[in-house]
Amino acid sequence: GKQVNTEKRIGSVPGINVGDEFQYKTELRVVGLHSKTMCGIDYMKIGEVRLATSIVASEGYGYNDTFNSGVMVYTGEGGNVISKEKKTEDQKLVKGNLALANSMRQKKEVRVIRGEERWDHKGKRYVYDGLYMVEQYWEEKELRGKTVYKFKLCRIPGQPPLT
Amino acid sequence: GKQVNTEKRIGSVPGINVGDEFQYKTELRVVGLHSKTMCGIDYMKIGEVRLATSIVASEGYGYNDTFNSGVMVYTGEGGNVISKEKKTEDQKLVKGNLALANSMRQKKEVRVIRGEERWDHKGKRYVYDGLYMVEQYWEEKELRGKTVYKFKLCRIPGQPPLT
DNA sequence: TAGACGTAGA
DNA sequence: TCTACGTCTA
Repeated sequence: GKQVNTEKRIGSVPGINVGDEFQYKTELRVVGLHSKTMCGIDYMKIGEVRLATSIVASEGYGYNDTFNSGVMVYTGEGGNVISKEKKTEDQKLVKGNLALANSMRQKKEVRVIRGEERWDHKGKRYVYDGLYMVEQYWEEKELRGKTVYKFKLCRIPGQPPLT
Repeated sequence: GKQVNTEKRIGSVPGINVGDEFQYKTELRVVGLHSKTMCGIDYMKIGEVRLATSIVASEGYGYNDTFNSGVMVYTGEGGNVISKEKKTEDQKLVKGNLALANSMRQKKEVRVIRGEERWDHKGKRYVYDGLYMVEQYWEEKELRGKTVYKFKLCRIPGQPPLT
């Protein structure tokens, strides 16, 4: 469709460095970091298996993701977790959640982008945080007993530190 | 907030020419053509009166706008006209609708951007169509008897033709 | 056709 | 907090 510079891929994107900053989710798509405009988990199909390519962890949506010295715990998608109007449901191990699980099993790296709220609370800035490995995932009961998936990702050593 | 190149203004935007094309609604904001990411009518407050700065007429939302040789009829905003979930209501002469009415009274020009669906139906392209004058507006009863505002805008002569 | 970690402004 | 002519993928 649109003029996208790069093909969807797993791993680093040529020309994109750790710490690179973007203003809009759509910019992430144009440069090849993350092709989903509203979803947090992007993935591709290789053969018959879906593998994650990138995740965007955005502040301000109540996902309760955690970040500590290269270790992040990322909440899965689905179940209307952040919807204000729809009923919360169990998350399922499909689509992006399944892709992250597959990336763990096949030991494939995942690009991580952090969407930080601006100081003036006007919009976000998206920063490329580098490559992570999915080390573990599990189910949690939250939000009135509904199932939520959690994914533990660890930053691959040897990458430039974030300033 | 974000790095926007230009101040909000009425009339032409320096450096932007008729026929210039953009890929995303957010690009319109960055170059100073239209600052609303989802709304069709943008406006500014001069003293105590709101005046329209620009409108975006996008295909594919069922607004039934018309375009004929420099004359367009643009549908007002509000009333959940294009919502799939919410009930239709009467549109009111407030916000963008009021701004367009004020622009008519004060004979202020309005920038027009056309959002055209792409050939492959993947996204839109936004084309700057030039300056128009609001010549007339009226109410119509549509959608189960609900009030909708219609604005007749005429393209100011002497501008480059659209190719 | 609907879902999804979107954006800005009132 | 809510509305609003968003935007992509499945």
